[in-house]
Amino acid sequence: MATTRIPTGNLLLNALPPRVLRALAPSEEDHIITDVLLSPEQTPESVFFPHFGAVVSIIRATESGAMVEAGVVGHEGMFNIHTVITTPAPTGSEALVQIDGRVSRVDAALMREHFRKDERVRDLLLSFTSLFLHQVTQNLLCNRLHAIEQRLAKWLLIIRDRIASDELHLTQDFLSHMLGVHRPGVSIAVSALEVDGLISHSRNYIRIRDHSGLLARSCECSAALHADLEQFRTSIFD
Amino acid sequence: MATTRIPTGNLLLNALPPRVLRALAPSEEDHIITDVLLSPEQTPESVFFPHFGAVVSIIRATESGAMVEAGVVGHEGMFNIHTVITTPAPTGSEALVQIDGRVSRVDAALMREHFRKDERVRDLLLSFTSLFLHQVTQNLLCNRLHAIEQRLAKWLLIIRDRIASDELHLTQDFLSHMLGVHRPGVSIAVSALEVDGLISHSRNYIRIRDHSGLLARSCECSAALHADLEQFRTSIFD
DNA sequence: ATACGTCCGTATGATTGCGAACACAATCCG
DNA sequence: CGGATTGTGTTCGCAATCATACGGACGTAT
Repeated sequence: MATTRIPTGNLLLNALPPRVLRALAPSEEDHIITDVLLSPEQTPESVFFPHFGAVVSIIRATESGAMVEAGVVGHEGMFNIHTVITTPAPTGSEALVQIDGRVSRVDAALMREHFRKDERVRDLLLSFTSLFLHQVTQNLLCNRLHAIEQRLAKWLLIIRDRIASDELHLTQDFLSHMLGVHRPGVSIAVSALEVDGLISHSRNYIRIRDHSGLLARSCECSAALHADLEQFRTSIFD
Repeated sequence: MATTRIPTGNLLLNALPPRVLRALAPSEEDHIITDVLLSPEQTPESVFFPHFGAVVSIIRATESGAMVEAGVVGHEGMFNIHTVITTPAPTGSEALVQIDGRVSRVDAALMREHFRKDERVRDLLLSFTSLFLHQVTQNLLCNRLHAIEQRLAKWLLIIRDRIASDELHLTQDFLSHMLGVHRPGVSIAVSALEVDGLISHSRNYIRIRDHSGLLARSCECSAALHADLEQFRTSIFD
């Protein structure tokens, strides 16, 4: 495991020039988040940087309320990027839901300012943008072509990559929304993984027992996403 | 129709400062493309700007050869963006396939150079990046939640938006790959749309007969994607 | 302790889409 | 003109998933 890196804070913030970090400080606050951070149709005036252990799901919803997760962001990244890389933001019709714990909030306008002026800041955030876009297209393929069980395994591993823990506290109903499938389908997939000893679970709880077994059981997307993330993590320390 | 805009060339190139356009000229060439432009695993050293009438599909493939379209790019955009917004490009594991006709090729390193130095160039390309990311997440949702028939209708309208023609020359086999479904499914969907007079078709050919009927038959994604595109088109003429 | 809300396992039938196969039609080519 | 190739329509059986529903388990508040 090459992941013995600073296991706290946010990698992007950590990598910012100290000068910039100080300049952002007045608008930066830490929050403990527990639910929705941004609803669609609303122009965000903040950007968020999850800390280690916090994971945020970027989701899209239909008019009828169905939803799917487009990607996840942990301490390697940020969200509301689009309001930083473009003008004040036409609209961010993506909504975000939280999974775990703690984020830094920075004023979007201020962040945008530094993004425009500072090449180092720009390179960092754009590098993440590229990573995220890649992740989303991978998920698009996965959502279309792979089975529930494999996608569940993938999802668990993706989250594990970002929290370094094998314990997850979430409901299967929540999972069904993330995967964009029906709840009973999740129930069946969870049971299938459990009988093979890959995970164990109870109410509001899933525990990964056999990490590499899960990887083998999941689709190729798991390894691809993991590799991309690791490469990004190391590239940040150029 | 507010689409009485310069119906030729590429909108991004057109919007670049003349000075930059001249600087790019030495590396710019026009091509008539007819097939694959970039295979995965390969670091692209060119970026491409489709002209009006040309449409390129950005696709992802699994190890086993199955593929899905992540999004399309017409004369409103470009592809291989990731090699411009980030460093020389780790790898672009996306592959691209062509649908229609004519593109301008520009050296990636040169483009990157101007992207770094010129704020106007940067704003333009980043604006498109944001549009594209939004398109991909919309498609991700659509791929997961909507039926073949609706997605086919959507796809036809998306392409129509970019070529201003109601005639498409393509095989149903190709379509099945884009939609990520099996071919007989396309055959059935095509027939279903035809009996209602929305399209007509023959070998290698589909013709849109009732554009607004198709829109009604398709999922909400059609309208959303169309609106995003129109807004982008107008925003380029700030 | 009881009651209620939430969460989970499971069952059922309906439906959609897959996988494979085949025949026919159109096109190309010698 | 006849054969090969490619694209298309269709079929059949099967697997996965949906839609719905019910009952039980758990946790918490009263």
